[in-house]
Amino acid sequence: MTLRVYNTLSAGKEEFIPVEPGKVRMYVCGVTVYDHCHIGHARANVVFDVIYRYLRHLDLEVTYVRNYTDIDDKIINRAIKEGVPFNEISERFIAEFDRDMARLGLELPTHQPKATEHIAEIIAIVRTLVDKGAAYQAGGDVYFCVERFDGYLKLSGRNLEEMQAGARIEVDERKRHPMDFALWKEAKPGEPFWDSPWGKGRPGWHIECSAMSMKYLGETFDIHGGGKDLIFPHHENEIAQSEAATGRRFVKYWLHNGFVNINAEKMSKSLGNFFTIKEVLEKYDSEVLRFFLLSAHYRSPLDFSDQNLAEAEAGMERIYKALAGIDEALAGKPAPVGASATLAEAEGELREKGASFPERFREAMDDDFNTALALGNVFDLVRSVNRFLAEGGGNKEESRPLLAAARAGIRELGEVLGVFTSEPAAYFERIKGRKVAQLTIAPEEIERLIAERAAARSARDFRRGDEIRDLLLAKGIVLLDGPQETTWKVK
RNA sequence: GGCGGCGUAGCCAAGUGGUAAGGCAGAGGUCUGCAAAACCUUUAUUCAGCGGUUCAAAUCCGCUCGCCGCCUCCA
Repeated sequence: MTLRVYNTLSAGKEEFIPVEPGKVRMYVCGVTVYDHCHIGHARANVVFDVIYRYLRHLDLEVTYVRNYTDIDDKIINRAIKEGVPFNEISERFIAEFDRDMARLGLELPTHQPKATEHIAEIIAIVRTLVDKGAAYQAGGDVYFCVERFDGYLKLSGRNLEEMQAGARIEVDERKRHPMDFALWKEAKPGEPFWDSPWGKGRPGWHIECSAMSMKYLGETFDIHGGGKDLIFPHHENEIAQSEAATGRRFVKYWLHNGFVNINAEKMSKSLGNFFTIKEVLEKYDSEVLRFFLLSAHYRSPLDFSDQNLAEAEAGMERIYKALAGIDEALAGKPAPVGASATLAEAEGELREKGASFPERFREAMDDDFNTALALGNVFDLVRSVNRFLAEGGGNKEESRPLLAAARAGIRELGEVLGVFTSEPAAYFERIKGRKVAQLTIAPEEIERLIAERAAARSARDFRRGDEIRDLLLAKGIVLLDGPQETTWKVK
């Protein structure tokens, strides 16, 4: 099976064939650094991080570029509001972005260029477009002439007439065509600026991505990604200006991720219905958030809610418990035996599931990065593992390769998706620690009560024992009676 | 108004022609002094509705209803 990807340009899945065999060049639109990132940004970045990892997993040599838009109206507006230079705003939020992405466990892209560090390249492209007659100067601005580019709107599947009919903004009368867009914007008094052949100004929004992507990846590259909301106008305009400048195909595969919704509505700054990554990570583990974001196909909408995150956490717990069980069995820890079905049957099932798992993982990922299916397969394998362990299979020396194979399969998947990468014990500690912080009872008090209960139980005073358990349960503590000792967890 | 997408069990979700993965929640059982966890069984004759094509449709076509997105900055 070969990798197939959904290409927005053709509106269908296509076999992925890199421009240069064995190598992949991909560019993903980063963020405009004027505020904290929300879960929608988290999704886009996690999704492309997984795509990046999977392509490398396929032994492709990947060059991954993700930019920072560090000059634009919103940054300038915030700078004016705070009375600071614009770059103080952009630098602050670049640092915030980097921190968020690191916490989400993202790999670093090969290059992370900033628009302001590529002004010369931007000016060069704009000059080329003007020279070719695809752009024109109007005062201190330079506009791209959409009528001079035949393929305009080929990505979003619209046409110019319809767009004008639905236009909701006032048209600048200096534009030759209402849809013409700015490549270069004249600086207003007090705004940051760079010198250019057209006077002091700054780049328009779209041109920076053309300049940076082509600088690091060449005039034609494989993958260009971003959120669905970038299809029009951003990516459409990138295609127009890039292809008009080079005369070549700009991008082979356009990939777009779906939105994160709140109550079925798009999470966005303008609607104000967003949660920042920072806020969510205060309540949930970053691995849980990643798992949640990958639990639906990347092109589908994903509804963000407390219940959905809690379910993701419950699912993660199930998987980590199974991993812990495997590790204990492999370490030779004897497991209790107690079963209804036969061990041989469970062993056969585990052998089959474990053997087919890597292949099923590849098939899922090869089908347009179907992480939801891949994670479903993990649960399937986990059930076989649990069953096998529950039947006492972990006690058999000769059955260890089966468990090791399952462990290896999940580890392989985990490395690509960036989940299940912790030691199970470390994961449970993290989750517990986070919850303990919210308790109204001190851990020392819990331990004291557990000791009292142990004494009561050994005296067969179950009544007092149950009393203590109920008391702790009321405070959100669940007691787990093991063969040797009683441990606890937060409900 | 134009263009596009979605509607699968109580909830989340995979499945784009071959007879409904998986998770969460729920119910019953095994285990346990009682619990928890784990395991077993169980929960959609059916995929928004109505027609059509086909030996066969959740999957293709048409219509209807509902929801959402883009058309303005947006991941």
